[in-house]
Amino acid sequence: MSKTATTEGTGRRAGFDRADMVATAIALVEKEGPAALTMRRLAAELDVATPTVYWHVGSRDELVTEIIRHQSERLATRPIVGTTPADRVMSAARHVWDSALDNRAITSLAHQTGTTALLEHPLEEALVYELEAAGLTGAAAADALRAILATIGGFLILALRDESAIPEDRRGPALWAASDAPVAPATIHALAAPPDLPHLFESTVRTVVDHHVSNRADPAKEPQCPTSR
Amino acid sequence: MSKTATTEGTGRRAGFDRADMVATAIALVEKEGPAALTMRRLAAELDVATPTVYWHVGSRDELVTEIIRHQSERLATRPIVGTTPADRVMSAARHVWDSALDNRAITSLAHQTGTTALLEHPLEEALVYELEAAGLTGAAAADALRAILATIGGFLILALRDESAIPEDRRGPALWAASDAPVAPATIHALAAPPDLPHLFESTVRTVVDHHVSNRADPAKEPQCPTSR
DNA sequence: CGTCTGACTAGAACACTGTCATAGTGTGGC
DNA sequence: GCCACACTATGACAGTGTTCTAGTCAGACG
Repeated sequence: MSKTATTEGTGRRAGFDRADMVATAIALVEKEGPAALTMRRLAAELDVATPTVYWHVGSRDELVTEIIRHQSERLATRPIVGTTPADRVMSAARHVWDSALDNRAITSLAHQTGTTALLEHPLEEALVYELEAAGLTGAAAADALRAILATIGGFLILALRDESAIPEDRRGPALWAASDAPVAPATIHALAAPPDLPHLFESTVRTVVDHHVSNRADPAKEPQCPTSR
Repeated sequence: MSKTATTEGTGRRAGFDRADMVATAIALVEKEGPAALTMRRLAAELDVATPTVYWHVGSRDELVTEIIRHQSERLATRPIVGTTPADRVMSAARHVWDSALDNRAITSLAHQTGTTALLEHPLEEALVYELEAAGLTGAAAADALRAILATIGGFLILALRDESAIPEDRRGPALWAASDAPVAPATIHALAAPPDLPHLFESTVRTVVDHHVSNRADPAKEPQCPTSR
């Protein structure tokens, strides 16, 4: 650690700056999980006393916000593929899912602190861009975006949950194995096994996407699945 | 407060049991939110010292589990309405949503401690029962249940989030208002307004339900929304 | 009646957490 | 040489979950 002081301009003392705090915090979270992000722990990682971190960064909340903001810029660009509008929307949706799984720790941190919207905003911009390219604007685009994001979020809380932190008898499969509900044995058996989340994500989000954007490439289209109202 | 001890007047032996701890804890959480559930706070509520709570209840984790288990039994029975299988599945899904909104505090507590599956299990049983009545068994029923639950969960994290705890500039609407993405003004405007979650929940979950269970009440009805694959 | 056992309770403490007030240090500019 | 400012350390406060120790009580047994 201990980057040598730059002493450029007003860089007086053997100097860390705000960016160093954020970078070290990100590394710490990625290496040991969100729970390891403690002000004292971060200070120790930088070989510095606790108030130094506060001097640079203000508070834990500000630090987390900065981490998320910084990470948000990192995951900006992933190429969107597909020829039909629905395929391209689906591709953008998959980016949200993939980048959350690629950065589990930081995504969990954002979730705990209620900054998910901040973290995923660039990916959401790409998503809403594709939605507009698919012909949706205004409230229709907003509704589609939110429905898709909510669905992704639902799968993410399942995928990001640390199952090992939950006692075995409190987990879903065990509950179904012990359940005496009037349910077919084959169903119980299927419920007692861990789910295939990626596959389920794909088909469910696809369904929601298709519900909002008609998936034909040329404009000679009629509504094939009327919305309920 | 302070249920009079079995032997009154002495003041040494308070005469509480495990059930009293759980009941008081539930009342506390419902009145002041999950964050108020502190071992010391609960002890104070019972007019007792902290270790007494531990003697009865083991640990905070055990206490929470007991709370969830107790609450789980409470919300067991809500009548399922509807004539078509899809309507009945939808009704069961709405019960999960409604009961979570009716008990925001405890649902949040369950979410934070990873015991959501435990809390909602009876409602999930009703849901899977209706799925089987709609003709799904085994892996098909399990997939449908999980897809529906994930979707509900996604909307719940939006509906249960305490927006007031998040600084205004970190919230979704503000981000869109300040965004310079290549997006139509009408869309930006729609995104800057708070969403109508109940309506969005209804239409999205309905879509997922329809994707899994064919919604024909009698066989003389053609599929009106073919699934994409 | 006395004594003993087991159910229960209180006080104080440990190791943490985020946060801050105080009291310094070193370094560049004058 | 000296000053002001940027930065850092020490130590503390209030809060958390948890546990050790030392009891006090109610009732069973002799």
